[in-house]
Amino acid sequence: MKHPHNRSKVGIRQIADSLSLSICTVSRILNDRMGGAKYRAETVERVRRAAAQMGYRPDLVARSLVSGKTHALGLCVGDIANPMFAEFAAHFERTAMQAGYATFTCNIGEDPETERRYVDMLLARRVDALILSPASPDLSALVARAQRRGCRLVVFDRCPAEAGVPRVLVNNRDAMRELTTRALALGHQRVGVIGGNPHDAALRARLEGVKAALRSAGLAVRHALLAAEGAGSTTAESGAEAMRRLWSAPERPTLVLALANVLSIGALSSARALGIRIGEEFSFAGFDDFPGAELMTPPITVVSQPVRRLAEACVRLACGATPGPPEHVELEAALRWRESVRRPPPRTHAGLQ
Amino acid sequence: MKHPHNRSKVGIRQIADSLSLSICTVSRILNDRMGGAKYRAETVERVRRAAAQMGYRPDLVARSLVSGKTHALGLCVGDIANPMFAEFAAHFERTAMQAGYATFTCNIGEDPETERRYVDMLLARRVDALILSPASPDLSALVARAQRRGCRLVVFDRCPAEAGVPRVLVNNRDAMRELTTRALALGHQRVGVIGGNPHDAALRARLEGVKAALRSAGLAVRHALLAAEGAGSTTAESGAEAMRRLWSAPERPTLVLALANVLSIGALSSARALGIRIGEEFSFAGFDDFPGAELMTPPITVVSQPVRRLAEACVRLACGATPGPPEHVELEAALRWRESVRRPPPRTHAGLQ
DNA sequence: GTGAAAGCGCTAACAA
DNA sequence: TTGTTAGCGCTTTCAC
Repeated sequence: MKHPHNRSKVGIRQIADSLSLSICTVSRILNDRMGGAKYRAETVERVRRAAAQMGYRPDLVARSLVSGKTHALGLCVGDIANPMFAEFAAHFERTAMQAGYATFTCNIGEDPETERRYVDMLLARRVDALILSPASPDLSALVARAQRRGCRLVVFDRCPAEAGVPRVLVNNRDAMRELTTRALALGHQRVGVIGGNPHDAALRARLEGVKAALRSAGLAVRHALLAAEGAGSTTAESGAEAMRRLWSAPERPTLVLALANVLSIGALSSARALGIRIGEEFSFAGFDDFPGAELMTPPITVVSQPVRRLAEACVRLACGATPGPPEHVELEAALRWRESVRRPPPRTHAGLQ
Repeated sequence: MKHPHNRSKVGIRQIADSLSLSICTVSRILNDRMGGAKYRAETVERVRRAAAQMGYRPDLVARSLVSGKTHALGLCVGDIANPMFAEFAAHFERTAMQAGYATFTCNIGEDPETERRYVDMLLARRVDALILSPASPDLSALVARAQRRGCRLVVFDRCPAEAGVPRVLVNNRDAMRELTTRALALGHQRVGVIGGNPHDAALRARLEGVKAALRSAGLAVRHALLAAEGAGSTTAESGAEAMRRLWSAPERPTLVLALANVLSIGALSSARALGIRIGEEFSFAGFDDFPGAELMTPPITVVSQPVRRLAEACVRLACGATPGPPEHVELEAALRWRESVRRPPPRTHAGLQ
């Protein structure tokens, strides 16, 4: 009598009606989770068949309303167009999907106000967890709001240490220190650092690593370290500008370190524009790999984060069981030594300026 | 047993209670859309103040259930780790957010079955629209399902022409033809093409462009065109492999064209591994720009898509008003002529093999 | 001007 | 074994 391809939607109700059963029976059977009830195999079969035939799909919105869980995650990254974040997001999304979660991917930029708006939106949508690389240095307000809505929180990449919030990151300081130490061993005395947003905890840790290496090498930080502060924002333009400044300074660096990949890209494009030969006139290395780094002439030395494992850790902390206190994950970044760091050039044009 | 006052959640109900008003009054006032009702300015004020003070945020899940609209979009791209898609996704998400929509970003890969699962999930979540660069060559099943759920559909990038579905893409064929023509004018006679997934309509159109250019230049396609078919998938590995094959063939190409950026990256890394000098031993150009293309030695010539405008068009078609028949958008890709395409080398080692 | 009440599609506690 | 019923938090007729 009833035909499935009516224009009316097929819900649990339609199935129940067409079978003269109650919606509750249908719900329990289709969810395989009958609350202490055994249905006749025949009934089960009838329901299953009808559902399949009518092309029934549960309405996740309705389900969320009652269950209180959306099985959705809010991922907030600085900028998805950054290759590092893009790769992270890709792994994150796939892992989340495998665990049965959908992902809202959001681009925060570096503006705390934008971040606030996104977080509000995601909270209003009742995501089960919020995973973000925070733009604002102070998490407390964020934490409070998430907590109040019963939403889990995980921070990654740049993580102001905040009690109670699981962190996922790499050993920024140590990795950068290792890179610098190894470069310094080649004989560099003046190193230019290209930093970005000075409020970024990750960038700060990396800078600390550089300083530590300088000290270990017996160099005075205030003499050996040039232009530690960048133009203030972590963008390619800022990196380009910093590189230009470094090169027009009275004392040029023989080693330039960029603290993030977008800064590297900007710096390298400046270098090209200025006609400076990398590896010969100055050595260069950066934090975070990027596509094509290996294809440059010479290939660029970088510190590379285990992006995939970071992403997986985030998903796990966001969706997995939470036994004890908040768990922190710190993974090791790997040094990818390529050819852009060499001995400093002889100081033939020392007084050249 | 559910306790009504279980959680100290602030909902429309709590506000109403605390003010001894009805939830309906509160709802109407907070939504600024009172169905033909004028409330006392004082009441309005009281409600607004209470809402603000109690930190009320509407529950979007509940609202969606009744309104039937989620104000969420499902964006399915091949792979967000591809710089082109990453940039697209970034613009898309931002534009959507400005229009009041949240975005589920999904990585389909090139597997139709994965695509089906994602689409199902998004449909079950009742996204208002689905925007995808389809992996499956046949859209009809997809269209049918989306339609049945009252979900809008927009396809982009690789678009099998399907009646009734708005498309957003670039003039792949013409752009590739222009690039090839210009390169051919330099004197190339043997061009190697690195293709990817042969079912990808965009890649096919690009290949058509190459062929058209060859014909226009008076070259016989079957002699001048080498290895038109790639390894079958649009990946860097596949591009690398294709480059190796091209170079080990008896007749080497003097011009190599990659039909997608990941293929370019693969090809270039092969070239480097083989020690082939780009621009000197052979000319190279690719479709889709990528970060660092400009920084290579020499900088790589590419066809670049107006990614931002493509993304904006997708959002508009997905969320905007739909007056007449499905609208198609075709934008112009730009040729970024850099230095990797030059005159072919003199055939000194013509018989060298 | 304001409120009561009927759902949106689904789950689950409580009968029968 | 199966059904009844009460919500989830919000919007929206229609009545007062």
